[in-house]
Amino acid sequence: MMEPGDARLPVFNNRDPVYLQVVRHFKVDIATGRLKAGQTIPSRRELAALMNINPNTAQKAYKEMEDHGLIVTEGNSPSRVTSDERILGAIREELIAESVDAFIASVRQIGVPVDELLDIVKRKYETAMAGEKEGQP
Amino acid sequence: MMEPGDARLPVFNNRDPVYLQVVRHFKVDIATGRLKAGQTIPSRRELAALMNINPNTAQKAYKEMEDHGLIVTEGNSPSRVTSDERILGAIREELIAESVDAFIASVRQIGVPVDELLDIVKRKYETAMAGEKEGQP
Amino acid sequence: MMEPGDARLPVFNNRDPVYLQVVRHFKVDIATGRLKAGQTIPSRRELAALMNINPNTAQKAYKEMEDHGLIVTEGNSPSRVTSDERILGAIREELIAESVDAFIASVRQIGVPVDELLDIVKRKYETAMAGEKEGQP
Amino acid sequence: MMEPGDARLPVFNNRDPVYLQVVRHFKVDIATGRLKAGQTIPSRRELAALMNINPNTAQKAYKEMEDHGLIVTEGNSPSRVTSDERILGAIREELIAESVDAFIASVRQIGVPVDELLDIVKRKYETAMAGEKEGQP
DNA sequence: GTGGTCTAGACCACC
DNA sequence: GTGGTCTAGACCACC
Repeated sequence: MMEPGDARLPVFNNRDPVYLQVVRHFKVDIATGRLKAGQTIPSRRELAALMNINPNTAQKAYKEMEDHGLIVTEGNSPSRVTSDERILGAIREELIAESVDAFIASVRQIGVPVDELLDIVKRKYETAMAGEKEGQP
Repeated sequence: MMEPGDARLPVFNNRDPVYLQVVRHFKVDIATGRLKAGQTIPSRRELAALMNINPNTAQKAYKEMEDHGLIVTEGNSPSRVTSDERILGAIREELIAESVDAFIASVRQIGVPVDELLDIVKRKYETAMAGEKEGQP
Repeated sequence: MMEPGDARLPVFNNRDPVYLQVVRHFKVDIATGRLKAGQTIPSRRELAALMNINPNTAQKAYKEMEDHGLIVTEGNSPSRVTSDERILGAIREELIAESVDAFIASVRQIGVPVDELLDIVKRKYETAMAGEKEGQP
Repeated sequence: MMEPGDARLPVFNNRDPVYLQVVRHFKVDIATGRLKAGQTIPSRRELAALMNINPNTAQKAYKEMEDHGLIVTEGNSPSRVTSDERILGAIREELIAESVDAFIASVRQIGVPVDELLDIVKRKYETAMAGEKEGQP
């Protein structure tokens, strides 16, 4: 059963631990502005239900985000996205850097000339983002 | 113990099956011209020793490559890279496409503008390839 | 202990690898209509138990069938016979051609006249197929 | 190194023991008239050299043929093809029957209608025998 | 030495 | 339960 809101949820892959994929999910939401400074986020239990993961995994993800200053939790009130703009501002670049680094690690051995590589990325990326706006993201 | 010459050996990652990483290793060697049409490749046992994997895993990788026409094996003589230029020519583009597709899948959700993305890739890629020429890539 | 229903199980011969004999077994079942497009087939473990072979050998046979598009496997659901009618339609002719080619390879050196050969095949085949309908084929 | 006379030698397959393949080789020569009643055949050593097999294997093959009355050896004179016409006459049919039986065993499970099967055999056989007369047998 | 098959058994992720 | 990978180790034929 897919809930309406599930559409945006990350499709879990096999490599990274689930709790880190959850963290990444929040980072993406912050980087794209879907989640803003100070905004409340679901409780551990709610998130576990929403994402169909174990509450312990949700807890672990929130712990990770708290340790890195991404979210703050005061007493019994719901956790909130930090208001520290330095942290928030860094997330987007951090996400991009991660992806780019992994990408480069995988192509560097092939020795593709920069221009050719950029051409291919450009073409494929524009195709992908064009499709984004329509039906299947 | 890693010998000096081992630098080119694949550093196994955790995601893909080892036998497919071995296949990719050969594809990269072909794409870069280190392995040429008709050239012999190590025996299953040799490769297993070289890469420190089980002979069966080496066999599985070779079987995969044979099924895909990448290598040919006649009787008991050592396997060779195919001489089919159509197949060989496609490998490089296939490798690049794979990496680019994975990259785009990971960044598309962030919604980075094309130009910004290309700038970042360009800068990081050139840095990486510059470092390539010196000691440890 | 052979159960009654086991009659259809392949009697392994010594020449072909077991995993290919398993593949042939499935091809025959498809060619004769006992297995139809989209139908599920036993799990690797079940087949291994049924045919008294190692699960790895069953896996190897299924991999072979998957690589050749005979069966499809999605996630963890049981594998199914492909629904690609082009592939299915070719199996019967492929099986027949294989047998006929091997036959001809073995008789060609004897130099039997065509008519004589056809007579013998006809007589023996009809006898065999007649016996088929009764108890032990 | 291929000797001139090797061209007609059987290409060994993997299934049957070599000595039985040697026996079959002689049977084919008798069935086709290349070897006639009473004709002398090579010594064990000669045959071993000719066929590039172990002398013991040649000896085993001759023993087999002697046991079945195909050849006769008296004292130190070279072995000869038997002159027993009953035996000689049966060889051809025996060879054909073997091949046909194996063929039928492999196609019977597919349930091909007789006429279709005969058509295919006829067509392929005639093609094969036509090719026989030219270059590659 | 070469390629290749097979078994036994451990493991993994996903359900 | 499902599919899938990997290792260790025995074997086989051909050379």
